Parts: sequence; C-alpha cells; structure tokens
Amino acid sequence: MATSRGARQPTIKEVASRAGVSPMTASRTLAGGRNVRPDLQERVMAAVRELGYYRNENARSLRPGQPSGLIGIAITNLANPYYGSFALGVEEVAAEHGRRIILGNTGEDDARERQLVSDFIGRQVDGLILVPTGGDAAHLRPERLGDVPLVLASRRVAGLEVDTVLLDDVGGAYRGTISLLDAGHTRIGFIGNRSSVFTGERRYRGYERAMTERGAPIDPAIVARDQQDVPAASLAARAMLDLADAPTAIFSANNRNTIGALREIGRRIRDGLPGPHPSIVSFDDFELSELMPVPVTIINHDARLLGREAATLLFSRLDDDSAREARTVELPVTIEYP
Amino acid sequence: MATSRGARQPTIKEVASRAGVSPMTASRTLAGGRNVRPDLQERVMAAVRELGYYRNENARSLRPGQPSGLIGIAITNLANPYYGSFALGVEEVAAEHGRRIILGNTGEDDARERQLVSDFIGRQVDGLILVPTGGDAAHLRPERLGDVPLVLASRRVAGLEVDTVLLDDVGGAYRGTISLLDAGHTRIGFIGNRSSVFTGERRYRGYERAMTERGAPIDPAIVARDQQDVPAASLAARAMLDLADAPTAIFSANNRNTIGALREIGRRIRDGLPGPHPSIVSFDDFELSELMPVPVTIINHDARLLGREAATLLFSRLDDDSAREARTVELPVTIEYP
DNA sequence: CCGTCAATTGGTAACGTTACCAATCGGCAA
DNA sequence: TTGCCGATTGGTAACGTTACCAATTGACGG
Repeated sequence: MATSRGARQPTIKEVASRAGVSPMTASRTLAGGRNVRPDLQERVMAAVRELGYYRNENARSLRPGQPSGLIGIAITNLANPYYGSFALGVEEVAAEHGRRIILGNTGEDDARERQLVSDFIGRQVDGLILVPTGGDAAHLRPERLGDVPLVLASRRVAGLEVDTVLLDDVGGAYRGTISLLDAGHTRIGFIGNRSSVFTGERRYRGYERAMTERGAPIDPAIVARDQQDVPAASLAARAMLDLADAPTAIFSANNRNTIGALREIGRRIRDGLPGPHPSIVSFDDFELSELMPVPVTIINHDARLLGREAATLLFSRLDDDSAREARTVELPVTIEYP
Repeated sequence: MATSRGARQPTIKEVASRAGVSPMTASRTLAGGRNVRPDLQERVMAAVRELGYYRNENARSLRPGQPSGLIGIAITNLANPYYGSFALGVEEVAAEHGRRIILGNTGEDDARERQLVSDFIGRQVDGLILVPTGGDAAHLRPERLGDVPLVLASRRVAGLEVDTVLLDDVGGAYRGTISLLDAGHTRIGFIGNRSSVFTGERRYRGYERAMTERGAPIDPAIVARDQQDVPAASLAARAMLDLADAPTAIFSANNRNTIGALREIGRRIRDGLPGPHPSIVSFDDFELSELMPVPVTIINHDARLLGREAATLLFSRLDDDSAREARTVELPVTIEYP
C-alpha cells in the first residue's frame, strides 16, 4: 500500500486512467452519474475505492460560481459553554445544508477579529456568522465583504445594518428584576459587564426600567458594571454585601457574574458571616442552580437555538438573491423561579 | 462602490492591472516583497486596499506542496463545555501556527464521523484531530488518510497506532475512590458511561482497582454503567439510593452523571427523605461544586490543555517528516477535596 | 436506407495562484 | 568600452476540477 510519506492524494485523472475512462466520465460519475453508463460508473467507483480518492474541494470551488461550502464563524470565547452551544447550533444547520464551519476564537480582540474575517474571505466562505467584539467595524462593511453575507449574533454593531439574532435582553432583565420587586425586595444590586458590551448595556436597561417603573431607587453604590470574569464579580459582590445597607437581592447580568456572586455568598456562609444572604436573579442558566443556598431565579435562553437561527438567517439570504433589508430576530427568554 | 450582488471578489490580475504591474509582481509583493521595488510595492498595496482584495487561499493551496492551512477537528459533543474548551485549546495552538480549524460535531455517530473525515480530507486539511466515536475505524487507517497526520483525543481506537492524548483516567478514578475509602466509606456506588465508551471503561477500572485493593466489595446493585445523559443518571442514582442498603458514597465517572446524581440528592433533600445523603466523587469539574449540600470531591483536568497538547503533537509531526512511532501523552488530573 | 435525435464520451479551456525561466536593466570591474 | 553579475520584471505553465462543446454511437421513424 501507499507509504506514509509521499502518499499524495490521488487525483481524478488517476482514478480515470485506472478505470480506463476519461477524467470527464469520472467527474460525471462523482457528480451523480447522469448520462454515464452503469458499468462505467461501477468501474469508476471501484477505482475510487481502490485508490482512496477524495475529490479536492478546493480545486472544485475554484471554478466560478462554485460555492466553497464553508461558513466562517468567529466567536468571542469558545470556552464559555454558551458559545459552545451556539457554535453547535450553527454547525447543525450548516450540516443540514451540506456546509462545514470554519471556526475562530476572537477572545474579544478586535484585531484578531479582523484577521479572522480576512482569512475567512480568503478561503472563499459562503457566509459569515460572528459575535462581534464591538471595536471598530470597518472590516465588516458590505463593500469590504463583497457579496459574502454576514449575520451578527448576540450583539449589534453601531452603524452596521445586517441580519442579526439577539436575545430579548431588555425584556428578560426587566421581568427578572420585576420578580424581585414582586417578592418585596426594594434594595436590589446590579452586577454585570461594562456598558460598552452590547448585552451588558441592554440588560442594565431592563433592570433600570423595572426599578424606575416601580419607584425603587437605583443606588450607584450597589451597581457594579465592570466585571468580565468570575474573580472580579466575587469582589464586586463582596464590596456591596459588606456595606451597612447591603442589598437584599442582586441582579446578575450574566453567567460569569452569577458564579462570582454565588462564590462570595458561599464564602460568607462558610465563614459564618451574618445574613440574610441576598437572593439572586441570573441572566444565563447554570446547572444545579436549584441546589444553591440562596434562592436563584434564572433568566434562561437557548444558545443552541440562537445559533440555529443565525444560520437559518444566513442560508435564507444565500438561497434568495433578492437584496432584502436587514432583519433582526429577537429570541424570547424564559424566567425560571426558584 | 461595489453593489452587494455580483460583487465578485477581485483577483490578483485586477490588482496588478490597477497597479500597472504584472500579476507576478503583485504576487511577489503579497508574498513579502522580496525583489520588488518599494514604489511598486506601494502601488500594489494601494490597489489591494482600494479593491478590497483578499488572496484566494483555495487557489493558493491548489499548487503542489502548498499546505491548506486547515486543521480538521471532529468532536463528539460541542455543547459539552469540556469539548468546547478542548476545541479552544486546539484553536489557540493552530492560530499560533497560522492555521485555521474546521470543525464538525459527530454526536457520537460513526457514520457522521466518516463523512466528516472524508470532507476534511477533500478540503486538503494539513492534519486531523478527533475524539473518536468508537465505531468501526477503517476510515482512519493510514492508507485511507494518505499523508494526513491524525491525532486522537480522550479516547483510543482499538488497533489504530496513532498519536493520542489522554487523561489519566485510571489513576484519577483510583485516587478519587481511594479518597472515599480513606474517609471511611466502604459501600461506594459507581455511575458512569457504558463500558464501550473508552473513558467509561478506564474510569471504572480505576474504581475497581481501588475497591479491590482495599478489600471493599463491589456490589453490582450499586454499579450503574449505562447513563449517557443527566436524566438517566438521576434515575440510576435514585434506584441505588432507594435501596435498603444504599451506598454512603457515589463515584461518578463524568460530569453528566455527577449532575444527575446531585439533582436526585437535591430532590431527596427537598422532599424530606431521610439521609444520610451520599458523598460524591466526580470525574470532571463543574462550577460551584463547593456549594453543594453534600461533600463533593472533584477529579479535575484541563480540557483546554488537552486540546493544546493534541495540537502540539500534530504540529510536531507536521514539522518533522521522520516517521516516528505513535506517541501517547497522558495528562495528569488533580484531586480537589471538598 | 437515410435523417434525426438522445445518450454517451472525450477534449479543451478556465477558475486564481505562484514556481520557474527568460529578459531587461544598471552598475561595476577589467 | 566590454563583459558580467545581481536586481527586477514579466511570460508561461501547472495545480485539480468541471462547464461547455464536439464527436460518436445506437435507435427509430419515415
């Protein structure tokens, strides 16, 4: 058999010559066999099997009008299970359409995003799906992307009118906060992302609206909007819980902040610090929330579905040339009470 | 500017003609500019900017000896945060080597894995990394893969001698079980994957070895080895905890089983069922384990590092032609006591 | 028996890129 | 001044594939 080194992939010419036909007949057979005699098809397929031939998709997509079958995805943090599920949703729909995904992690880095998008376009992707970092977006302008459709997920980019899938951040945060107010809380803290993060801003707006609507004061001393990771969130929670007039409940705008706050609460319980310990409303789900020592309300959503919607939007644009205007899909969230 | 439709990507010829040079000069400029006059380089770069030109990587890799710069990854379940982190680790190292990853989800489906591998090879990937489903592996044989290097992760495939990265499943499970025995438990249940899953089998072996070594009997009534998801794990835990001689501790072979068991324990506490409730040792980490109502020992590991190691193994083979024999890297795990 | 048509097969060219070779130029030593 | 060398530039061909056109075959109706 072929040795490991120098075992170049066989070409369609080699398949053809082994089958005793022309490359065109081999090509036609591979393409479905229309207008090829069955016995020749059989010979071609036998040669394919014997040689271990795989059609070269790169050469194939070189020909004009041929799609590459690749969808480029850039997300901000693959280690976040939320984005893992998102990517899975995209992958599923892409697979249903016979496409493959090519994936890059931006780590919230603007330059990296630019680099990834360039590379994706260089690889002739049929479409792009991305969770934008939020920096300068000149590289996402239509004139830079040519005719490659783009779908944004989770976040919008200022001044960029493209198809977008979002969560109902504002409504979810509003309803979550209302549930705390309904339970009798009035002193409710907020922990979340910095306001330059699209979702951080929207979720704060929902919190703000609920508080204002019910006449509950918003005290800057118990609003912390600059935590991007768990340790920072723990510290922020600690600072507000150490106050003489500590909040009796905390709204957490995302998973990272929720985990941080709960870690701090766990520490206080272990250390025997006096309660009462605050109730939590968390945007984003996490497993075993029902086993927490304080009541946790979850504002839940389906990241995988978000990915599926993003991909669906993309394929609908690929299938339908008509230059429709940009659409936005806002997926609902569910509130899960403790 | 270019309209959305029909705005085909510009080619190097158009760049060249706009810059008033030959395609070769443009190509040389893009390749670094060796032996090209600075003023011409400047004109070429200007044309690139004006036209929004991106080099066609597919055409590029068509030329012999040119790598595609793609690494194919097939994993079993991207929604599992463990594999998300794994993919991230691979992506990081790939990016450091200037490669992109092309990702597919097998969903533990053998046929899907075959399909993905075919497609990856068709796209001329420089290498393959996969978490094998464990089915028939004829499509992974070297003679089928040509000279595309393959690295397996998490699981080994019988009869396939290739580079592999594994966790110290046996040792971790052994040490975790020993910690329960040291704490005075003797009646220790086991919940995990079916034995056809590589890691499920290895982790059971570690459990078995510890039990046998210490003379603790293994009672089939409290060994459940067929749960692949959380609900099944809950049911398995429920069955053994309902026994008259319920285990006082449970070894859980993976994250899914741990969550299921803890859900069941939470239910029993809420329902006021009499304890004592079992201690847990969990292979695989999960967040907030320290806040659980029963002591949870974690056998922890670093999926991202596993991904990095897999990619490192792959690139070392890509860089070094010498047909070394297959290597195995077994990453250590850490035990985190409650 | 001939013309026509459909089915089948093959040859050619082109997709975008770059390795290789040839041609040109300026500078410099003999 | 001539010859040579290095730097620069361009033309050609090839990578693997398939759309398109042309050629061949057999069948069938007139």
